[in-house]
Amino acid sequence: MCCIYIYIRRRSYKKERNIDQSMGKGRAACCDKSKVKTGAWSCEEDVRLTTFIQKHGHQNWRSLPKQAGLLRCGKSCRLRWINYLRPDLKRGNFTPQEEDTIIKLHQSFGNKWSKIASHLPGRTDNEIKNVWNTHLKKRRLIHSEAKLDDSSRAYNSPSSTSVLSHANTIIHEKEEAKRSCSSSYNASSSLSNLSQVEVISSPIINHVDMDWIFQFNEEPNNLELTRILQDDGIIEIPLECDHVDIWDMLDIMDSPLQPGHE
DNA sequence: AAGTGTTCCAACCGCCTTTAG
DNA sequence: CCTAAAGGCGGTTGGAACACT
Repeated sequence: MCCIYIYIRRRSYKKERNIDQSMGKGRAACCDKSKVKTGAWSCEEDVRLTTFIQKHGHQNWRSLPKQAGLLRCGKSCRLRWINYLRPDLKRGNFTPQEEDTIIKLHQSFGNKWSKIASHLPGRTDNEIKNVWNTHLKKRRLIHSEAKLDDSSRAYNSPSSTSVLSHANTIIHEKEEAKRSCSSSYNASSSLSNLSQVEVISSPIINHVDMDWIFQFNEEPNNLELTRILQDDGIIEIPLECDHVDIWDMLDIMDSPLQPGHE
């Protein structure tokens, strides 16, 4: 039997409960968005920021934009400096050695990008996060698949279908379904969060912070979904899309946990 | 050459942690 | 010790660049 475990992160409590942040509850915005510039930085802004920091340093990011004559939020200035303007930054593509280091560090730290970045001088957490999400994640998947193929051969498994190629098929099918309802699909729908659904190669649970766990079991001509209840509790699946999406699928295929499922 | 789809990354958002008063 | 402000971090996204038809 091939199993695909899908770990779904619950959205943050405040988002989930729609807690109002503007009425004195929660935090106020860091700055008045209507009075600051957003979007790409111009050369002139870069020069202003660099010159100011080289002269005066950056003791207080909040007051810095005003002092430097920039119409930017302090956070935005900090980010621009750290991720782009800092003189000690390395430019250019990641070397294979750097990529290997990232993969190794990710195994021990997980998505702690700043921790990983601290081991790679001249690289930023944002940069590492991007390179992970765009290249290394895929590469790791391919490696896992190759490993699984090897091990399935070694065990002389009756099923030659690898877990991951099956996972890829399902992901592909879901992408197709997503496209088919794309006319009404929007970026905030739950479907768009397919990227948040992480399919891992091993049934061993190594992501302790996952909230919900679903398991797809491959049966001949049938894809059965078993929901595993984590805390002996009832899970509410937020249905945010009226069309065929993963939540609908989960809802339709929902069944009590059946004993004996691997 | 034009239209469409995909990839990539800089920047933003919002939450959590740290720090100062 | 408490509170609010600031800093730091990780997830997400908009849009430019590139690839494909």
